[in-house]
Amino acid sequence: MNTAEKPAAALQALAQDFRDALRQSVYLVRRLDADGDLSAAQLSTLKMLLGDGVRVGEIARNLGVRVPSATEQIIKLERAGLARREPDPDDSRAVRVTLTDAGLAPVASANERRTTVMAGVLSSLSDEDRAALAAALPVIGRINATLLA
Amino acid sequence: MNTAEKPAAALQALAQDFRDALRQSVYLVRRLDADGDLSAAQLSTLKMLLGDGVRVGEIARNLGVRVPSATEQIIKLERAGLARREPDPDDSRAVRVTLTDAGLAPVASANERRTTVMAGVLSSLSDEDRAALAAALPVIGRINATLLA
DNA sequence: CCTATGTCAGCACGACTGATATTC
DNA sequence: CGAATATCAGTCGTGCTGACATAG
Repeated sequence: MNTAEKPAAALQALAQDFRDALRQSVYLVRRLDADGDLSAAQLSTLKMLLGDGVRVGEIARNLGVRVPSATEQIIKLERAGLARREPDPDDSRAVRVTLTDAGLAPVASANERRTTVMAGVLSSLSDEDRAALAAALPVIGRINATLLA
Repeated sequence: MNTAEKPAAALQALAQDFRDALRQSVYLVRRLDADGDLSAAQLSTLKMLLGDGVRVGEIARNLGVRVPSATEQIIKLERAGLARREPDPDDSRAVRVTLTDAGLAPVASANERRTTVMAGVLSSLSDEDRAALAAALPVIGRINATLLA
């Protein structure tokens, strides 16, 4: 039962199960994001701006989308008054995107509300289940990082 | 550190982390599904038809979407010759959707190819990581079931 | 001159709501 | 007649590619 002996079968089975779980989770995430005033893509983008200012290309990379898609979201956020675009002082080709004061509260409340809903779901699990989930999250994070490289 | 003492804080933290992992995974799934000839929604639908015949409403429920959205996918699959719609003999309001012979091979190959890609990603993990992931998948399945109820 | 960064234009996909048969 | 099932029509959100302007 060491690594070299069962590459194909067990690995494929795990991959299949993981794919299935993720597929279902996509719809779960959709539900979770459906009720808010901020869309999933917008909230993700805004959360990225909490620091000092982020370039469009970096936003795109972090979101896993192309630059034009990021630009589109940013423009929407700007029109909504939640984000601001400024020229980068060091590189005039670049644009630095920052969160406006008006954007702070919405991002916090939208984030909190969704997390609370999710916490409600998790509260119905057993301690064991929650422990298993917590143990797997870093692994999933590593998988995601691999694919985004 | 027992359950009763830390309902809010730890639970919210776990929920937040889980949300983040899922958000990233959405983009991961997008990449995984981007290269194939069958879209993610279409493959999911087709895999559901492997049995005897499924009603449109049931497909919609399993996919976590509304009935019109399911109808749309089914019509596309029908036009592609991969699925077939027949009246339900027991209930003339209903439509039973089945996989055609021509649909068998594409669904198998598309599924296999994506699973193989995922297996490739998982192969770079440690045995421990894979074990943690495997242990969490049933939990995630339970969470998904909860939300779809 | 070539590359990097960002935006614009046009397109595709997939979900949704609301309205409409048809059948139970 | 009211409820259930499915479809149709129209809209919206979000991603993509290709073309472009501007700066390094």
